[in-house]
Amino acid sequence: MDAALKALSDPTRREILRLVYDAEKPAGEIASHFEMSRPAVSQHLAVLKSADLVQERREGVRRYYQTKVDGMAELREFLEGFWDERLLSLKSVVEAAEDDDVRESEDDDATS
Amino acid sequence: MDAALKALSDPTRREILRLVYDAEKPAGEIASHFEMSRPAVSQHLAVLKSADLVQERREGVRRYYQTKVDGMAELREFLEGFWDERLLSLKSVVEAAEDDDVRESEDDDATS
DNA sequence: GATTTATTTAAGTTGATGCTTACGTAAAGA
DNA sequence: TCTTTACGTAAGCATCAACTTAAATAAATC
Repeated sequence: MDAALKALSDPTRREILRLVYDAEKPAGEIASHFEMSRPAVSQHLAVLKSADLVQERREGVRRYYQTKVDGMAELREFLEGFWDERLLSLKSVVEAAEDDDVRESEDDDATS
Repeated sequence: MDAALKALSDPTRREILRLVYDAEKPAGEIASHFEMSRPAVSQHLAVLKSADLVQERREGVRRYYQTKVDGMAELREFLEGFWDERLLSLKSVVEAAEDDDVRESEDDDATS
């Protein structure tokens, strides 16, 4: 999860994700969209892959990459949870008790 | 925006954001939640501030920090846009039952 | 004005990132 | 089998990031 967020924080990688969002593309075609060297793009792809944000399919000499829906969804979920955590922390006393990290929240009004 | 995503990609900073989500806290109190040195936390706060994710209020010798709603909203909107940018607007695999509505359009056709 | 308190800034270290060029590998074809 | 094509991996380098300890600042207190 941490890896996914870190992967996403690089503009080149976000651009790659956009490029292969709806259709897989071979590494060469992806690389051709950038100024940087092909190995550089290859390394970005490796980062995205290990963050589970893209999947790779090998066909002959080519490797096709595509944004991985599962990984993206998971990241998205995490963030959705993160935005709402403030509200949740008021609700779930059970989980708060489980957490030894004692945080004091004064009365808050829910600003969305 | 880039700065905000990068700021968010660090777990310590995410924890800080959680800590000051609904109530402002002085730097010292924030720092006391972590094992690392005060200056380290102070530096994290600086990163969050320059990413516009927290705001600082000085009162006497203390500096109170709080999650900045505007900055967070902006980041959130950016990401919401990012998920939907292409046609990938899948909900989650985790909560797949909730949303079954997957739209597919193949206007783009490189390989399928 | 000197001291204490809360906090940042400075300086330095270590490890991670993002690039480059050079080399390695594996499929496909001559 | 030799070469070409598509791509990754290795090595090296410069810069950045996350820490540390020591010094600086600035309000409050004496």
